[in-house]
Order: sequence, then C-alpha cells, then structure tokens
Amino acid sequence: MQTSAFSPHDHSRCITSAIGHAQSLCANRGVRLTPVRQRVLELVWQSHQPIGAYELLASLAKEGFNSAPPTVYRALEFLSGQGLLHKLESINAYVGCCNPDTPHQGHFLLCQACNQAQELDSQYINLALKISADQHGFEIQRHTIEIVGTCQGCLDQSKTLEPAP
Amino acid sequence: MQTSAFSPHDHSRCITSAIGHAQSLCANRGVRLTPVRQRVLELVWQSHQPIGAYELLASLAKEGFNSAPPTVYRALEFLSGQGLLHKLESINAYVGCCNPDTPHQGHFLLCQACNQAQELDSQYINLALKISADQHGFEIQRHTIEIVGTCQGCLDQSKTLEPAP
DNA sequence: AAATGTTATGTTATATTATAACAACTGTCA
DNA sequence: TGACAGTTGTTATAATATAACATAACATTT
Repeated sequence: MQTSAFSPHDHSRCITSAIGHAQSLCANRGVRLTPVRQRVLELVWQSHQPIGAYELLASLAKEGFNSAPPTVYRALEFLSGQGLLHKLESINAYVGCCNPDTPHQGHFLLCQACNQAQELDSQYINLALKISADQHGFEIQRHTIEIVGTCQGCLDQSKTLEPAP
Repeated sequence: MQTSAFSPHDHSRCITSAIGHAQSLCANRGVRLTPVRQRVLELVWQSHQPIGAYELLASLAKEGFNSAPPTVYRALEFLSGQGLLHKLESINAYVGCCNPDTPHQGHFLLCQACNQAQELDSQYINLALKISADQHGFEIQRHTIEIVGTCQGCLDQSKTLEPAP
C-alpha cells in the first residue's frame, strides 16, 4: 500500500523529512532557505489540509515574524519556484510537494469531506493531456489538474454511518 | 477541420447561436434568462478571451445596468449553474460553454500568447482521471482541468517571426 | 575591513476577486 | 388579492494578491 495523505500516518515524520529534504535541495541549488521561508514550508506541512496565505500569515504573526502580506506571498513564491509546494488554484490554498527534485505540476485529489489533498503524478493523465494538446497543435507549458470528490476513507465512513441510502 | 476558438471565424454567429440556444434551453428548463443574465452571457461570448467579473461589471455599468458586484456574480452563478459558461479557476475568468445541454466541466487549453481559451471534452482525459481516481478509491464529483501553453496559431506566428531560434 | 552589487526583507498602500446581509421589487398562481 | 418564490437593489465587508519603494543582510572583490 502506498503512502497517501488520506491514510492515517505519523505526520510529524512527513514534516521533518520534507524540511530536511528542502534544506539539502536548497543548499545544492545555491538558494537560501531563510527562516521565514523554512517556517512557511513547515506550517504548510504541519497543516493536514491545504492552507491559505492569510492563515499562514496569522501563524507567522503569532510567532513574531513580520506579518504583512508580501512576506508570506514572497515565501510562497520562492517555495513554489523551487518546487517545494504547489498552489491549488480552485481553492486558493497551498500544499507541500513530496517530490521537489524533479519539476512538475502534479495532479490533485481534493476531498470535500475531510478537506485533505493527495498529489498524484499519473502517467495516464500526463499522456491524455499530451494527446489532447497534440490534436490541437497546442504546446503545453503548465497545467492545473484538480479533482474534487470524496476520498476512500470518507466514503467508507459515510457507508458505515448510513448503511441504507 | 473542427471549429476552434483559436481559429479565425465569424464570431458574431457564435454569439447569436449561443444566445438563441440559451434562450430555448432556459425556456425548456423553466428558468428565467432575465435581461441582466442574458446580457452577461452575451458579453462573455462577445469577448474573444476569457473575461473577468469586474470587466463584465464595467460593461454593464456603461449600459445602465446595476453595477454592484453581486449583480454580476449572481448572473455568473446562474449561468454557470445552467452550464452556460465555465469559470477558469487559474485565471479567475469566465468563458461561454458550447455544449450546455449535457452537464460537464470540460477541459481547457489556455494560450498565454493570444489569451484565448479552447474548451475540450476529451474522453482520453476523462478516462485518465477516472483511472487515477479509482486507483485511490476516490469518487469524483467535479474537476478543474486547465492546460496553459501556446496554441497552434501563435506557434506558427512565432516561427515566422523568428526563423532561427 | 571597506566598497560594491545582489538578494532578501520591511513597510505602506492599494488592487483584485468575491460574498454577507437585508430590503425592495416582480411574477405566478391559488 | 394575497401569499409565496424568485430576483434584484444596496451597503458593507471579506478574502486574496500585488505595486512600489525603502532598508537590511549577505557575498564578493579589493
């Protein structure tokens, strides 16, 4: 069984591992994971759900960081540019990326029941996008693929609670 | 060659046809395509590019319609609910839907050069989304599929202008 | 260490996108 | 006609994001 955001797991390990990964990645690339950037990345990972810019800002404010909007948007821009997180356009929220080494945009499953997001990088989807674009002579630069629905755990739970629909 | 938003065409026919279609569709469904709703739909279709809510609002204001934000957002909500237009989440803009009879969400090619949008409803993409969701036991309710890049016309043009890259 | 250029952050203001809440109007049909 | 549902008007405000310019921190070369 592969790891999934929707499944129960020791999330503190996710955070530690993601931050460690980000630190070495930034070191290798010669870019600076400054305190505010690292803290924003931690906050994004700490949240079990995609998190909005102003919620991040509120957390930063409580911790004594500068808390004007540009602070968080700059951090998000940096982290996003390094592939360390993704923005979910349909809900204006941000999630950590599990695989920041190779640039990609990912595909997302968003559960409307538990508000969690699962990143995929499906070759089926990539191929389907490529075929569709090719049919129109269209050259892909980036994409936004967000699938909203109900995750397995929430489906199971609703079946248990309401056995006869 | 199939009709494409990216290709030159008599766009006034698109508008007339879309409005006529919307009128009969609303009549059949017993919902009201009121003046402001119809005008918003016309404005969306008149624009060769996806258009934002506040740009629509400015046009309505010039024409003597009420011009507070709720006016246009209500119209957009109605039209979207009837499948007469789609919102492009990655650019907060709206485009007319060519096929409002069957509820769907569509897939979009967005050209960053000419800012035009082409709606697709690719069975490849639908299947790929279904497969990916099924693999995770995820039940799809809706989706946002937006592909940004360069359309064929703009690619051709850039090749003509810069033959040696 | 001083001078310099670059990157990052602080700060103020404002732009852009969207919704809440409640009042007033309009059409329909019993 | 009066009661209801749906629609629109109106005011205010929420939520998201960026522009513009000043200052500070860091790195590099002298």
